[in-house]
Amino acid sequence: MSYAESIVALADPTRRQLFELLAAHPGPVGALAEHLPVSRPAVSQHLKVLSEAGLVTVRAEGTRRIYAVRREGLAELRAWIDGFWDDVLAGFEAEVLARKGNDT
Amino acid sequence: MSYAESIVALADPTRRQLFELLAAHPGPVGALAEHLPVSRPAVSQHLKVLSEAGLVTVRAEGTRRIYAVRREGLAELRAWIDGFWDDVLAGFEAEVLARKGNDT
DNA sequence: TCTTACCGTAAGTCATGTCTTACGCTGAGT
DNA sequence: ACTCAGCGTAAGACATGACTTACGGTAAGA
Repeated sequence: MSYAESIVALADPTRRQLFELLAAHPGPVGALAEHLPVSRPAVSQHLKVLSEAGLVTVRAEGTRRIYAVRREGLAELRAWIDGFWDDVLAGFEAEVLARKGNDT
Repeated sequence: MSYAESIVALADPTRRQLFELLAAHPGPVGALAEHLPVSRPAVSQHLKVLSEAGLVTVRAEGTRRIYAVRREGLAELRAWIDGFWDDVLAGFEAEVLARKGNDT
């Protein structure tokens, strides 16, 4: 739901791999687990984290749960980084101006 | 040095706070520690992680070590996320086309 | 209804990461 | 030379997180 949860979620390698799989195409838990080096329950747990971070969505299809990436979640993370980027540039500019003023 | 280290580095709240401080203006370790809820050695350790991730740079000034953000590091992280974003859009497009073809 | 596929959760283990205190090194000033 | 400020690192405590196996619950098919 927030950029903080998103970045924590994507910090884990397995979860990143899982997210990449979902970026390619949505799918049920079992199919996803086949392409990952961990057990199916582990995948479920990772999906829970990704879901709570707002990075994926679920859709029930019979007894299957089809997971897919939630683009708004990734957009939020992008926006946060871009804001950070702006801060860095502003800080850099301030440093330059200060140096010019003091004439170090 | 890689996006993976960067995202892991910024996943920690204290380290994010530290990085935000540096985004505002560079400074020595002690000064940074005063604005953080942890001890000075802890700040040193966090700075090491940020440094190894390529997110900050160091400059010696007497016995002081002036840390500053490394813009290329943040740019790398941005690039990774943007690439991810493109993948997601491509995946979405593929899904749409597949749905159109199969006419689900 | 009975079975089976599919999945989430609980419980417990084990590794990893974050913090603290203690210590040692280096450069500046007296 | 001596002292002190400023850091980095080592060592150890502690919490957190990622994984496994075991279990229970739900929907589809025979």
